[in-house]
Amino acid sequence: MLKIATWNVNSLRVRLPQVLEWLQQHQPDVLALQETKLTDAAFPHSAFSEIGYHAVFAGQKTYNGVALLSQIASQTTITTLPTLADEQQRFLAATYPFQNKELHIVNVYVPNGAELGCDKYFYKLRWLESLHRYLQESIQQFSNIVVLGDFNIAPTDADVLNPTDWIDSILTSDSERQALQHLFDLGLSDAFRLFSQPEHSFSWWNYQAGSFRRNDGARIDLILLTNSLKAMAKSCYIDTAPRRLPRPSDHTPVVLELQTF
DNA sequence: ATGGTCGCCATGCGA
Repeated sequence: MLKIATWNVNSLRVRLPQVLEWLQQHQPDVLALQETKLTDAAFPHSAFSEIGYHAVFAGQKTYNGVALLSQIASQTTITTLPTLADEQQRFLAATYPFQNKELHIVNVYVPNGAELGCDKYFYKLRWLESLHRYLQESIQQFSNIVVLGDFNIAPTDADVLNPTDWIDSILTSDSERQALQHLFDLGLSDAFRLFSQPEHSFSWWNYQAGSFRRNDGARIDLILLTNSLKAMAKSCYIDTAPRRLPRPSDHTPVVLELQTF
C-alpha cells in the first residue's frame, strides 16, 4: 500500500509540531505541503529527517512555498513551473522510485485569485494554463502521475455547502472550473470522487464566522490521478482531525491509498 | 448588510 497525502499548513513554522505528529501517526509515503511561508534557508529539514522523512522544498519569505516529504528519497525534482515565468513558489515536482516503477508527483499551490476579474484572478487562470502545458508534456514522459495540492477550486456544486452562496464567486466560477476540467481532459481523475463519500465533505473552512463549526467549507484540496493509477486507487479520504486542534491550519489533510504496483 | 480570523511582520496584505 502506498499512502500519499496533501495538506495546506498555512505556515510550517506554526504548524511544524502538528505536521510531525501527523506524519508519525499516519506514516504516509509522501506528504505534499503548501503555504509553508518559509525561505529554503529556514526549512526545518532536520526535524523531518529525525523521524525518517526526506524533504524537498521550494519556498520564499512570507508567502506561498511548497514541500514534499517522503520516506524514500526523490530521484529528480523541479522547483518551478517550466512553462511560466513566476516569482511565486507554487510548484514542486519530484519523481520517486516505487517497486522499480517511476511515480511522478506534482505538488501545486494554485493562486487563490482573490475575486473575479481582478489581476490575481487572471494570474490564477494563466497559472492553470501553464500547469496544463506542463502536464501535457509530463504525460508523454511518465505513465504514473499524481497531481495534488491546494487547487483553490471547488470542482462542482457538491463541493460547497450551499451553492447559492457561491454564484459568481472565487473558487467556483465557470472559468476556474473550465480550467480544472481542461486538466481532467488530459486523462486525470479526481481521486476523491472515485469512491462514495459523505455529503458535505470539505478540506478547507474559513477561519472567520465559525465556518468550521457550521461545516461551511469547500473541497478545494485535490488529488488527481492518471488512468494507470486510477485502477490502483483503494481509498481517498479527508482527515478532519487536525482542523479540530488548537491553532489549526484553515485546511486539513486529504489522503490517497494506492494498491502497490 | 457588514464584519467576522489568521499569519506575516510591524502595516496592511493575502487568504
